[in-house]
Amino acid sequence: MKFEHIDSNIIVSDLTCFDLGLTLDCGQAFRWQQKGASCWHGVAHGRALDICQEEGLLIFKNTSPEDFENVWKVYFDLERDYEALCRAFVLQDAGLRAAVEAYPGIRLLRQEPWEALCSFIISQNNNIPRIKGIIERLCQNFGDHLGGHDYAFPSAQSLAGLTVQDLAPLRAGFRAKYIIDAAQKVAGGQVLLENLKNTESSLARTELQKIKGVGPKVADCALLYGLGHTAIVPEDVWVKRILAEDYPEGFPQVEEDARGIAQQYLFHWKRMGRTESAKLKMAKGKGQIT
DNA sequence: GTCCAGGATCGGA
DNA sequence: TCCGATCATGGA
Repeated sequence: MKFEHIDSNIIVSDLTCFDLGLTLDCGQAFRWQQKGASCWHGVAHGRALDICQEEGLLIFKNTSPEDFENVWKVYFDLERDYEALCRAFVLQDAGLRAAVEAYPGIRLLRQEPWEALCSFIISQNNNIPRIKGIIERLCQNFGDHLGGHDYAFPSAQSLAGLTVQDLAPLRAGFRAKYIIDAAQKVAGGQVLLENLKNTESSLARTELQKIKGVGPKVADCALLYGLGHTAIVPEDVWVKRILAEDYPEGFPQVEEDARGIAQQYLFHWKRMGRTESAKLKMAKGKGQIT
């Protein structure tokens, strides 16, 4: 990976196997908005970012070399060799081959532990557009204002003193009490998120499940997306469908630490397949397609 | 109006 | 231990 600093932009070249839009909109992160054909705007680690992908270049706008090095290079997982990873996926399994060929360039974002945990608590029995709305209202109501329309994700400390009534504007439903319990246990030190990065996965999962509203699936999402446990495959409704319909013998054999990344490819592939066939069905029902 | 959503909890068998 | 009802809200 090569990058250079021009004006206030960081331009990354020589980057293969990276699709910005797929990575930001494949159901792993909920705070990125598309701006135009190839640009996105979002907030992570308390920093707003505009980022574009054009002609093989990745352009980080209005950021500093320090933030690029310390924050964004890690967040976008730029130093992992996805080319080798995807090459292996394609050789190892027919389903993964189809997924990688249909949607190449998905990367696993390395999100902040608390944001990932909180986001996937909100995700339970919920749909992605509505998850995004609740998280946006959470940030607008309780996150630090960063200027413009941007708000940081609120810290566990800042939420720990709130009540279910305080969270009413989020319209999060039964999940509000879970958000508060998570904030209290994280802020109070009963669950030490940072330590769980280096804790064996099943032990870390048990720790996370001390929080009300955190079961195996939400715990696994926190591990995979926020705590760097890339071997974890969270079993949501889509992964259950994948296993039932495509892998009755079990999840495909890939390198241990790549299982969670393989999951992200299969998840998106399955979800898009179902969405497309549903759209087609709708169109046929309305007589738009014969 | 109905079904369902990147599930977890609770009570009863 | 297992199973079904229930949870709040709104997208499709």
